[in-house]
Amino acid sequence: MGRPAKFTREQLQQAALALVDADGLSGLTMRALASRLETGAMTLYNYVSQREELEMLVVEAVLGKVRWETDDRLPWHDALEDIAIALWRVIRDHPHVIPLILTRRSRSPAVFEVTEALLRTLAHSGRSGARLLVGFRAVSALIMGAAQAELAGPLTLQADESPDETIARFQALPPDRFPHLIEIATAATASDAETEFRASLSLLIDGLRADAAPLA
Amino acid sequence: MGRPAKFTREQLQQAALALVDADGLSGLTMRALASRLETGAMTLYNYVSQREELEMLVVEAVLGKVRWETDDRLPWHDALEDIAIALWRVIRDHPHVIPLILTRRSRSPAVFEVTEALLRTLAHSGRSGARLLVGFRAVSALIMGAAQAELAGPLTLQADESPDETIARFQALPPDRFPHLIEIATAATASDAETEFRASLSLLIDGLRADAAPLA
DNA sequence: ACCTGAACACCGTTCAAGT
DNA sequence: ACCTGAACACCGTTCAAGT
Repeated sequence: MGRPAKFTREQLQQAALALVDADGLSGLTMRALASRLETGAMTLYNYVSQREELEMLVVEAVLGKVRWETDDRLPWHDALEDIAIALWRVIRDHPHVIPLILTRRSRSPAVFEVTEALLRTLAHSGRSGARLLVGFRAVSALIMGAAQAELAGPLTLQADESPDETIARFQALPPDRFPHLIEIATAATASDAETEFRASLSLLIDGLRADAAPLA
Repeated sequence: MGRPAKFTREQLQQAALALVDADGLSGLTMRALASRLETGAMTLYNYVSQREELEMLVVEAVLGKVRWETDDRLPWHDALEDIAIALWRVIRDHPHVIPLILTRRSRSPAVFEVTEALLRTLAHSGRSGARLLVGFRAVSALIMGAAQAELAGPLTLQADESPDETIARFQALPPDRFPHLIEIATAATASDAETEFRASLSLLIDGLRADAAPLA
């Protein structure tokens, strides 16, 4: 038998998330994580086979934080809204991780469990099979797409820019060619991301309700 | 006056997109692009200031391919559907670029124009201001989220995996804990991405129609 | 079994020198 | 103005040797 392990995978996971939250995604290097754990870079390869595996761990650490109610007395659409907003909030709490959440596949039990909870709730609308699949596609696309907009949408303010500068940038566009773009850029300054997400989600849920089986 | 430029920004843009389409995202390095253009790596810095600018060019090259009808006799919801599907198809035609589309901001005139077209169509539903903003948020999130699912969703098949293996992987899950996950994984094999996207989009559009002003 | 330093094969980018 | 090689400061990862 060998010597006892110096770390656990969970320790790497937590340290990696802390590193990304603090220093951004570019701060997550094998060497930086190793030095945070006060060891050599090569030691990490006893726990993960590649840097990409580290990135999966970070994604799973974030998505694993989602908590939701499981109150079956709630109407399905209210329960669905709760899970979707819980997911969105957790993602938004870790803005530096968003690129990884969007691009890395995650397959941890925790992620499967939120997914199943969301599906279960959606199934209470009377959906199954292909219709359940489509409902799931729509809801999860809306959540992920909202996270994407947070990161790199047209209305997102740049790193080097104040909100006033963002709106000024849009108002500098030719108003005859981009009237609606200017209009929503203005509207965006009087709004906030969660309000907008909730309202978008409501639109989709209205569509889901209209198409639900009679039992809903 | 100096010597004439050896390339144009457009040439870099096209070469970069071709490189990514052919070799994947990891194939896009300053050195690889330079060698494709038969020049030294440093020459590229006469056209872009950073590698990231190259990535923006690639995103804009893809999104600039979107073409849409501008037939004002179409009902707004049909026109909206056309633009959304055109966008989705263009993104899907360049799967290797999806991570960049999700994570890089694009501000080219071409991207502004699709956005304005989408907004204009949505405005025909009677929306303006904050309601127009929310409608836009919802539609673009759905498109971007669908692209994300294509890249790294739970049902996406891995690089090293056949469709049969994907479904087998889900069917190996404990059926008492993940019944709905298993159900949609099965449904997904009998479906295809465009059908699912169109159906998700219809759900959202139904929600938008229900909430539209009377003039729609 | 797990740990780890040295070394290798890459990167993006700065610098300085060219025309 | 634009071009470009050399060099620098990073990376992730292989290898080989340790306990």
